Amino acid sequence: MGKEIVYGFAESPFGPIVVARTKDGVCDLQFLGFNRMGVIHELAMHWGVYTPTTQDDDMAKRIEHTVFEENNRNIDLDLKGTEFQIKVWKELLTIPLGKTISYQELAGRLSNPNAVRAVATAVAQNPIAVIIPCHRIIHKDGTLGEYHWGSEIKRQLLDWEKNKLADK
DNA sequence: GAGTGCGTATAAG
DNA sequence: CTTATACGCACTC
Repeated sequence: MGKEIVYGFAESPFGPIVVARTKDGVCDLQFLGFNRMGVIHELAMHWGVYTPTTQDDDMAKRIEHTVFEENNRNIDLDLKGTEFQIKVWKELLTIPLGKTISYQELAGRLSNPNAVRAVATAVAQNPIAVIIPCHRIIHKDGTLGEYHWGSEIKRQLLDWEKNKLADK
């Protein structure tokens, strides 16, 4: 029996999202494509088929507001993955707003400069968009590279963060 | 053990 | 610009 999961839908400045959390923190934040229920299904699979899930859109809206309106990313998280994945995701949390680094640089910070593709794969599996800023990892030559939820959203997120910096 | 992937470098069309 | 080859390593099947 897995932990109880509460999920909900909300509207972000970049389109609809799903947010999920356990008692320990946010465990999922994804931009939604066509398949809302597919995302929920994968969520349940990842956390255990016997995981009870309940829907709470108000919870999702509160978190959406904290992240996208208040620009506060200091939120408790509940990560589930391999040691390597969690190591990568936590390293992403140390990249400040408005900064980008290359996949290679990230691999180097994890003392694994040759594991570029492995790192990129782990980045690609980030379950918590925006809060864990996987969008700040770009190609070494400056091009943006791929993004799980579409390279267009990646570009918009980076623009948005750049403007946040310029604001203050 | 074989196949895969949000990369990177180089060579070639 | 695009394809092709090679390198490297965590992960999946």
